[in-house]
Parts: sequence; C-alpha cells; structure tokens
Amino acid sequence: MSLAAYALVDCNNFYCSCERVFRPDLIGKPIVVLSNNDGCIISRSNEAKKLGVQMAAPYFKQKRFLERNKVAVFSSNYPLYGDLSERVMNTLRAFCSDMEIYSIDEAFLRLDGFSTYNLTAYGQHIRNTVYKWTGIPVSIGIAPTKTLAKIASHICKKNPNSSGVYNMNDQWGNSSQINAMLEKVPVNEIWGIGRKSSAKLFNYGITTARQLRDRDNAWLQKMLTVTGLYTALELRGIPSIALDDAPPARRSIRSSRSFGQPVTEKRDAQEAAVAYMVRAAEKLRREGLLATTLSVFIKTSEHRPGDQHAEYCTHTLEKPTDYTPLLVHHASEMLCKIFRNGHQYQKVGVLLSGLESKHNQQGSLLELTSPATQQQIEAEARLMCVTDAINKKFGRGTVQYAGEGLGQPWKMKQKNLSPRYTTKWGELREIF
DNA sequence: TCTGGGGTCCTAGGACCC
DNA sequence: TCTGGGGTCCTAGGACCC
Repeated sequence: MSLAAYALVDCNNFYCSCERVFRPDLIGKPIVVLSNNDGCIISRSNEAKKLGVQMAAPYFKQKRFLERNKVAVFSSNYPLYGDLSERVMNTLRAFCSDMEIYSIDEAFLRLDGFSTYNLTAYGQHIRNTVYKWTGIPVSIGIAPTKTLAKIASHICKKNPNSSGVYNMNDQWGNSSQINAMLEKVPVNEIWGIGRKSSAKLFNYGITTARQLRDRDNAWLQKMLTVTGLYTALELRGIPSIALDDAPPARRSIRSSRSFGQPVTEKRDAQEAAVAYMVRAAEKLRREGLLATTLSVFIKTSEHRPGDQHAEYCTHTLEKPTDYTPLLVHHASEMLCKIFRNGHQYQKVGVLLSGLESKHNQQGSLLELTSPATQQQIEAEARLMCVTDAINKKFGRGTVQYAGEGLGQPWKMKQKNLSPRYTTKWGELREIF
C-alpha cells in the first residue's frame, strides 16, 4: 500500500503578513499585531522574533521596548485578515479539492491522489502561486499523517534553507533518519500535547516526540485519554485523525470581550451583555440557526488576586429562537442575577448553545399555531431581516438596541487599527 | 493603570429508566 | 429492615487548539 500524504499549508506570521500586503514599506522591518483590546502580542514578524519579542507578551510591558526598537504595532483587524484568509483558501482549493480549512491561517490538503507527482515540487508550485496571487508567504509540511505534517511545517519554518517546503515522505523509508528527526522535536511542540500533558509526560521522563511515539498504547490511553493515543499513532505514521472536509454543524456561538477599563457599575456590565448578545444573535441568523440554551458569564481579572468573582448563569428556552429582543431580555436578566457590587469586572460574555437549523426544525404534533401567533412570528422574522440588512449595508450599529447603551464606557481599546483595505472602499484611500 | 477571543473533544459522575 | 445491574443521556470541568 502506498504511503498516505497530507500537506499542512501554514501562513507565515499570518496577521503580520496581512498588514504587510498593504504596507510593503514594512517588508524586512519588525512588526507585531496585538490581540483585541490591545492586550497581548499575538503575531510577530521574523524581525520582531529576532529582537526577542515573546508571543503572548502583555503589550503594556513591551511598549517601551517596541518603541525603542522601532517596531511597527498594529491592533488586530479581523475583517482584513478574514478576507485575505479566504483568498488564500480559494487559491489552495484550485490545487486540491480534498481540503480541510483548519484555522484562519492553516489548511490540510490530502495529496494521496498525487502519487505520480513529485510532491516536493508540487508543494513549491503551490507556495509560489499563493504568494503571487495573495501576497501571503506560506510554509508547507508534507507527511503520512496530519500530526506529522504539522511537525514538518514547523521544521520548515525553523530551517531557513528549507525553501518553504519540507516533505517527510521522501525519507519515510529511512527509519534512523526519521528517529533522529523526531528526537529533536520537544514533546510540548506536538499538535495535541499542551502544557498540562507535557508536564505530566516530563515526570515520566518523556521529553521528545520519539519517546512519546514509542510508549505502549495502554499506557498512552491511561495517561492522555484516547486523544493522546491517536497522537502517538499518528507519530508512527498511522492516520488516526481524519480530514474534516465538511466541518460538522456548529455547536455553540460565543461573544465576549474584555472591557477597555474595569467595570464596577451593573448598568455598564448589562449594556455589554446586551451588546454581545446582539452580535451573537446576528451570527446565529447569518448561519440559519436557532438557539435553545443561553448563558451569560462575568469575571474579574485573574491578575488581581484580592478581587475575585466569576459566575455563570444558564437559561433554557422552551422553544429555540433567533429573535434578538427575546435573547437580549434574558441576557439582561441573567447578568443581573450574577452581578455583585464591589468588584472590578474585567469581562462579560454570552454563549448560545443547543443550536439547530432553522430550516429543518422539529415541529411538535401537539402544537397548533393560531393565525395570530403565526402572524407575529412572521412579523418578528421580518424585523430581524430588515435590521440585519440595514446594519450590513451601512455598518454595524446603524440600528442599535437601546439596551446596548450609547456612551459604552466599557468598550475595548484599539489604538493602532489599520484600515480595512479589502472590505471598505472608504478606507482604501488611506494607503495613498 | 493596562495580560485576547472563540471554538472542540473527552471524561466522570449524577439522574433516570427498565 | 433487607433494595440489582446495566444502559442512556446530560452536564460540568478539564484540556487543547489557533
């Protein structure tokens, strides 16, 4: 049987690369992109990495250092990144339709049908085309399983001589070469092995991918559950994590943000809960879903040990809905239940779950809808449809719920936001 | 002063049923 | 008084991912 072949295509420093597409003057210069609320550093160009800027470092601690080293700083601009991501994925699809979009900046391709090709050369061709068509540089790892393809792409990024593609299948027959390669991969860098599992494994003297691969199955399952066992099987070259080419239906929708400054007033927290519920409900309708279970949570900052309160409240509806006024009503009530005076809150959020498709709803045989009720349901649907259309056309917040508040003192910070070059004409001219 | 947001999967344990 | 055994479903919590 011929060897399976998975490719992982991974965009290099994706958010930084997106910013550079429209600011070519920054090519070769250090840049970083911040998380929401300008909280942490979540993307670094190679030049910034070389300066020693750490991933997930709090911005306020690095600010002076970044200024001194003339590092360009951007707030995250998700409309821009989402749009460029779509262009990259569309380009990849032209090369291989058997594809799983794994995240905003990564995709797996299944290349089994390409066994007559030189896969390394094919990878090069894909890489060059993506760069030419979108301006985004990518690294490509090719291997017999998804987990190994992840490792291959890491190796490729770390090695400047790799020319952007690393094909593990080429050396698969040479077990001493493969062993030597897996020996150099720290166990905590394996896909699926996080901080807790690494610490556990470390206690048993397991520090490399090779050592993990060579433990017996029963032990692996006991220590790391079946997911850990699958990871080890994949390291042996046995495909155990399937390609998800048609992602399963979504199970939950979440909307939450940190506040721009600590919130102590119930009214402010309530406005935020309402505003996030409005956004979650928009997403619900956009995807043709209805929700049955609503949750609201609130928490103080983990970095203030003297002031801790976190609480979570859930409400289950009798009938699934996508009607914002109803969802907002419950969000507001739940927030009141869990809010306590005297705390400095850092974040609230809402979660919608128990999702089902609007179009194949389970109707109850016993339920008879009167014409008046039917009319009301239709009126509500029209109202949602119209507000969504207005907000889409004229921008979010054109039609707003009173409960979202006007001043919104809790709103997040975004001081270094770049223009939405690809999705707003009005902001495109800012380049020139 | 200031530390992201949005997802998924697995397991254990309780509730419930026959 | 003594109160089985096995199955399913749901939920909370933990761990992981980008």
